[in-house]
Amino acid sequence: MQTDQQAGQEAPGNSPGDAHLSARLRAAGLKATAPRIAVLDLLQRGGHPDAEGVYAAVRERLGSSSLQAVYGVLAALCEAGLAKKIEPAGSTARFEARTGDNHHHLICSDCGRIEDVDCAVGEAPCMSPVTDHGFSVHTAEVTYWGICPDCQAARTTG
Amino acid sequence: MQTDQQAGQEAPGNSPGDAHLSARLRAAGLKATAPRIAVLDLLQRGGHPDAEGVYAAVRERLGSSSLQAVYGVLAALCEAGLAKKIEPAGSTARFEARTGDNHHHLICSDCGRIEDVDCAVGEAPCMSPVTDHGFSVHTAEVTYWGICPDCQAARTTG
DNA sequence: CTTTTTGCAAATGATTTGCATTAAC
DNA sequence: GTTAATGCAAATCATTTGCAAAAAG
Repeated sequence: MQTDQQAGQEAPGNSPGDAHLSARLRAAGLKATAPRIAVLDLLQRGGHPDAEGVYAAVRERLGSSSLQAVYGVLAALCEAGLAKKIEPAGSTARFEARTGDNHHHLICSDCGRIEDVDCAVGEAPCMSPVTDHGFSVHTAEVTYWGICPDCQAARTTG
Repeated sequence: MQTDQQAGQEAPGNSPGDAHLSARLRAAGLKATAPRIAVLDLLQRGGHPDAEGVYAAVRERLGSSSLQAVYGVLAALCEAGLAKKIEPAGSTARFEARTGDNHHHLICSDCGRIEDVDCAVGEAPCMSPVTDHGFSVHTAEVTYWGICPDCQAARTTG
């Protein structure tokens, strides 16, 4: 049997810096698998990729995977609270790693680009609706729609 | 040729009070057809039905129709500014007739029930994001998620 | 009479599900 | 060794598209 490198061994395709990610996964009650580490690492870098985009990145990093597996990984991460699903009207679901803080999104109506935006007011801004209709409100989600700089330029130019 | 009732004749299944709706449709540049009148009338009554719900109502009123036609009617009404499409995360698209006023929505996480909510602050509340990332923002959409009274009761009881 | 709409069938595309194989613990 | 996760194929579901027949203006 091979005894070298038995401690802290990482799944193939992943780097030693991923030990931290493995720990986070285990802490969340999830097994630290290569696809999960790859997805979590990608999301940690910021951005708001969709399943297809995550799949592309995972595939590039690990060599192989499947889109369905990526959906599974994303669902697991979301359920564990390590990722959050964003579902902008009229486009595919996007995913992000920033959870816990109640931040909002600025989305380009043209290209779908998403940027994070902190709450306008210090604390949750529109957190309490004028009328609550008897609902017990647990979340307030603000989505700003606009045209990103690139698309503005494209409009002027084109 | 039949000369009786030539003026203001309504499509079958619709009532005389629909003259107003026909006028609104024509004013918006749309032909006043029975399915459109039925859909517009339903939406005018308030509520936030999905395509399936609209289809059921149209079918009950006109006797026949098709779900695809309803999708077409809804698309036409939205494009003409007579209706608005709401796409809550994790559920099918809903439609409403209240357009123009920048109101928001309160959605039940359990049953999907939707209530209208006016802007928290007088004018558009969270209209200007803290950081606009160079975007030209044209819309701010606020969605409050909560549990409606009925579902709260169901939770306590169940 | 000309153009738009309807109604139907078939297509699309994102996401989910079922199951045997494989990897984590 | 057990249990959970992956990878693949097939299924699902809301929504869109293409086209001939029907209705509106």
